[in-house]
Amino acid sequence: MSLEAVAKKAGVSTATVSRVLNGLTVVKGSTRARVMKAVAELKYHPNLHARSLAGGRSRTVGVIVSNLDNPFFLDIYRAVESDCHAQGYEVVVANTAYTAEQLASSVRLMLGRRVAGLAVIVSEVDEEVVAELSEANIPVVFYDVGRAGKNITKIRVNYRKGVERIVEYLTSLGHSDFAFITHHAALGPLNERQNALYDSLKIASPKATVRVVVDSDSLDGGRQAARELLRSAPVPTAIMCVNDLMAVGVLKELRERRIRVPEDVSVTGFDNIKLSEFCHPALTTVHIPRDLIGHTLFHSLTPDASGSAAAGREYVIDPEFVVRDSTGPARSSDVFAR
Amino acid sequence: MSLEAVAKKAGVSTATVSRVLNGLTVVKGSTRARVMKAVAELKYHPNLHARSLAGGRSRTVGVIVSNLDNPFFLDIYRAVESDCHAQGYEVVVANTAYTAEQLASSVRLMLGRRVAGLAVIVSEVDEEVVAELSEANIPVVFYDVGRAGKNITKIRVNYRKGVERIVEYLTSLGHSDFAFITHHAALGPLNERQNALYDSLKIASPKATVRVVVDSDSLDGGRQAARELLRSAPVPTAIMCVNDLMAVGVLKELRERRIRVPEDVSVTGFDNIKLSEFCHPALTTVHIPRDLIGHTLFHSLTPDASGSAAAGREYVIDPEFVVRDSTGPARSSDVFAR
DNA sequence: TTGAAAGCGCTACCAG
DNA sequence: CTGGTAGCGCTTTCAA
Repeated sequence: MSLEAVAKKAGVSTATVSRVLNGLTVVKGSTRARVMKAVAELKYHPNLHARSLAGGRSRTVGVIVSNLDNPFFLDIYRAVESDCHAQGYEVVVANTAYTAEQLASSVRLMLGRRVAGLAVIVSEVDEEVVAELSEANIPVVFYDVGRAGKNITKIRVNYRKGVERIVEYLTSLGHSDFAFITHHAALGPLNERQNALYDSLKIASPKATVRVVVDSDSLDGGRQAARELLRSAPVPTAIMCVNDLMAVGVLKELRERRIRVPEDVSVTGFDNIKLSEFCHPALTTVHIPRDLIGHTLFHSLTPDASGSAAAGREYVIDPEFVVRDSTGPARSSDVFAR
Repeated sequence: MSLEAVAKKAGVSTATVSRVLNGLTVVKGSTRARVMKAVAELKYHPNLHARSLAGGRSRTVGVIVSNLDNPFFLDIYRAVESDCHAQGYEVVVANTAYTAEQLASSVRLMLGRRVAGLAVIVSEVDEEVVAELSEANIPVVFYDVGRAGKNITKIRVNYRKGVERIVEYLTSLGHSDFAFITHHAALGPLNERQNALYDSLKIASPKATVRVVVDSDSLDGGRQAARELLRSAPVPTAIMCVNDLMAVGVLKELRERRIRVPEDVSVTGFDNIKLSEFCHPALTTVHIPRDLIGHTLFHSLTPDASGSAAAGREYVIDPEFVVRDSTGPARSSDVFAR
């Protein structure tokens, strides 16, 4: 099961087997055939570790995300994967569950694997990690955190714009009593949405109120948050969620309580994951183009035709407002008053 | 960035650095400290490839699944991952998208990575792959396919039992006009559920009819299948879906057509993914314990305390029927007759 | 077109 | 407790 075994069986040197395996065209046809035959008969699988050790490179791209359970991250991963496979790269993912410790250990693992490039799609980045990665000798791309640098590309979404659109829409429908359901409020990128909410509200509807509830990034988390929110009056007329996943959880709780959406309360999500179309009512949300993000990641991480990875840039991606069935005019009299 | 650099900086040999890095307790405290310091200052990351090459092993477990988009697979992956991390193993996943080619190439990749063990959770296994893996020198576990062998563990779910419970329940509610919505009908494991359906129906309600519709394993697929089903009369009184994901898609299409569930038609899923509780109406389904499966996978793949991997067994896992809100008595008169 | 041989960075064994 | 060193399996010059 080693190169040498194949070489012996084919009656050639290991160098030649290596050439055949790597598609170097210099090998004579007949030799190549003999080698291939030996490889097949031995069911030989090159040891990838030896390969990347000897070669010094790795055709593997690393992707670190905060929460694979959230389809948002999974979609990005899949987009990257699809590009990678098309170009003969492998992908390896790691999940941080929003913890800085896991992030640190994942980064070390990826660096240890000598990945060709590393995408960091998390909300919990701290300065140390950023610094460490800046000195790493590979292209790195941060999503939503860190800053562009020599080997660092930064991709960010203009959340502010998305939030503004939601706020405009909701206030135009007469809403002024809001709730914001989120997770990990302390983390920077998430905080940005919340601040954007305050800011746009200040302009669109200065006297509006907003209660914030925090829970985990999951269906259950959304539901729990809604439960918490509903524990005390007054029930807001609009519930904005930091993402679709939590919004679907919110929808569930409201339905159980026979609170109608959007008649009694409007609900919005963020991301536009597939599920947002399939839940009931379909979610008004903001589309974040995961495909585009994935492709951009891939291009920033791998050398293009001209031979150089296009790292060091900053990309800003504009989200798109999507109106569906979970939003409507604010209820006029407070039927939930106690 | 190599062991040697650290050794030099710390004024010791590479062997000692290696010892420190691997936690061998034989190293003197002061020496250890010096080494650690050098490691930190150099921001040294051991090259994992060199490590597994030299060590001959890899503390990495491979997991191959058919469709990560289906939370069912993701749940299993997460269970394995959690066990692995707890025991200091890494996990690397691969997705086959239900294609035999991708499966073959994923298997090769995993073998090339010299994984310590390989879990194959797919529906599209063919004999070649099974044979190849039987000769591999690592513990392998198949879910739902293949058969137990010297290094092969097999885990299967007693689908038949699950299907029987659904059929019993539905026929007891007066249903006799069924539809079965599935994906990849040609693949063995999926076929098993379908056959189980026919068999149990033959006993429970011999004159029952069942129309089969096939589409992709996704929310969209479920919806398309429902659309196809509804294209021609009569509308069945019960729609059984091969899994929850497709069932949620079906629910969406029915709702759009104002067909009430369960008043007009009953719908069942399979798997009991989280989403089945959060959709509306909550799905009657069959619980498949992904956690248990994940743990079993892990134990079959890794040497236990006694030092040997418990491969070669066959585990049969019993599913559990879960009644929720998507099923009810068959409608008496056919309100959908045309 | 092919072979020989020098590493890639690390582990593990044998001395000391 | 520590150092020296022989590989692990492969890629990649350099010669032939």
